[in-house]
Amino acid sequence: MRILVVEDEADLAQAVVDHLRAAGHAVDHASTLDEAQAAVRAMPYALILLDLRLPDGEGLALLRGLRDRRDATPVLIVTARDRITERIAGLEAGADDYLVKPYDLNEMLARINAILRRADGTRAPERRFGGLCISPSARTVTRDGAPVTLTPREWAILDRLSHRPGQVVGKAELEDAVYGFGKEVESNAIEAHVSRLRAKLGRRAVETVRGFGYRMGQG
Amino acid sequence: MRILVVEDEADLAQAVVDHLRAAGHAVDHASTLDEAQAAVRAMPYALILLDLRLPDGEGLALLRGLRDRRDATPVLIVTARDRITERIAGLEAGADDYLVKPYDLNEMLARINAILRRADGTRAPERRFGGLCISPSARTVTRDGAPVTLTPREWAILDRLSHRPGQVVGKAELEDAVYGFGKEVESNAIEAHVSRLRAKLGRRAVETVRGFGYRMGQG
DNA sequence: GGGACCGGATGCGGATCCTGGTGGTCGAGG
DNA sequence: CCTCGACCACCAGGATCCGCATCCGGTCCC
Repeated sequence: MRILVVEDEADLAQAVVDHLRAAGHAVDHASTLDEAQAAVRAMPYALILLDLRLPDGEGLALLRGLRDRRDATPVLIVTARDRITERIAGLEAGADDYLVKPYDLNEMLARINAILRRADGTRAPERRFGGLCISPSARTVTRDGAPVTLTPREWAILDRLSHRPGQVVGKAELEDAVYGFGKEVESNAIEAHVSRLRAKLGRRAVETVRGFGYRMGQG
Repeated sequence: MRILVVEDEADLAQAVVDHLRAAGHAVDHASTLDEAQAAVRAMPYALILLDLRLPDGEGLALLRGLRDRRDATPVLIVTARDRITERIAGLEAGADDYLVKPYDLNEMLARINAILRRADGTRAPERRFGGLCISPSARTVTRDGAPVTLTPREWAILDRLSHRPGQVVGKAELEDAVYGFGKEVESNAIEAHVSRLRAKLGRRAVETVRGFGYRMGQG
């Protein structure tokens, strides 16, 4: 598993990298935000360990950039002990977990392994629904062979719906998928996106379950 | 959703309980390991918030007991910041997530909601009654293999009835299940919905117990 | 500055729900 | 066995709620 460690303190970074390598991972190291941005563009990582305080900017920018591109690479953020709001912001921006400095290397490894296991289980090669073909890894959708371009939000919703074929997905759960945890949105944003999705994928691609949510595929 | 909060610090426990109740959950509180053990034996919980340091023992014992009994109730453990090995042990013992003291109540709520939604989809034993098959996770019902579509109220009633096969469920209890608690409806709304249910599921799906309520399955 | 995207607002159409009424069923007591 | 009262099933109409499509202003990135 290839892991990117974004950390500016040299000593800590070295220790982390060594520890991860000892555990059998392929590890790259970036000590600035710029380096990290370049690295994630150059190569897909199985996981990113991200310190939020960097000499040339906020680590959150990297995370947001990923998620805006619907890149679901697992991210484990690292914050200082007293930065609670930063931590929450990180989780809301799509981080998978966080570590509080200073952290124990074994705990770090345990958390990383847990996240990798989780991600591995959910990694499905390709999902088909009638004429639709959804490939999560490539983040592409084709309809009867023709490619369909989706916006980030649209993709997030489709991804969540297609993840459990035949099962009804509540609107609250979809909001979690599109926005961060805990965000309360009082609007019909989800409905609007579903409407747009249907316009692109065909009216019958997504089934409405009145009073509950939505569903893909015959249950 | 019924939640058990296991926490011995009175002030913190009160704050947590209040916050969860404000979010619409039914909350029980245990301040010792003994109380907690008794509670989980007495009643099924949707989630347990478990402080690992308790006056009369380790919270981990409770978690291990659950998992030994193949009880998959989601558990969110709470540890002190410096108790790293304890945290790891908790995750390995089958905890679903952890919080580090002191934690932000909104973060707690966000994580709890995420876990509950995740568990709701996966922990889904389907229930069978003759030709009927009810699967709560997919929110679907099939009758002799054919899918049946239910409205929200109908589903709420069927869900409640099928929870306790063979037992009579009072009409007042059904009203609580369909509407919020305390809402009094002076009508035969429940009877009307049961009537519709019977039309969809077969006349004998729901049995009337005159003067008390309704029952599913063999009494 | 332009375009894409997002999310809030609005009005419509339809599914769903409550309610009242009517007729049927049950059970106890005479 | 019959009567009576209580309870229940089912139907139909109007009121309500929900989801859909669409428009529009704001924002971010190019």
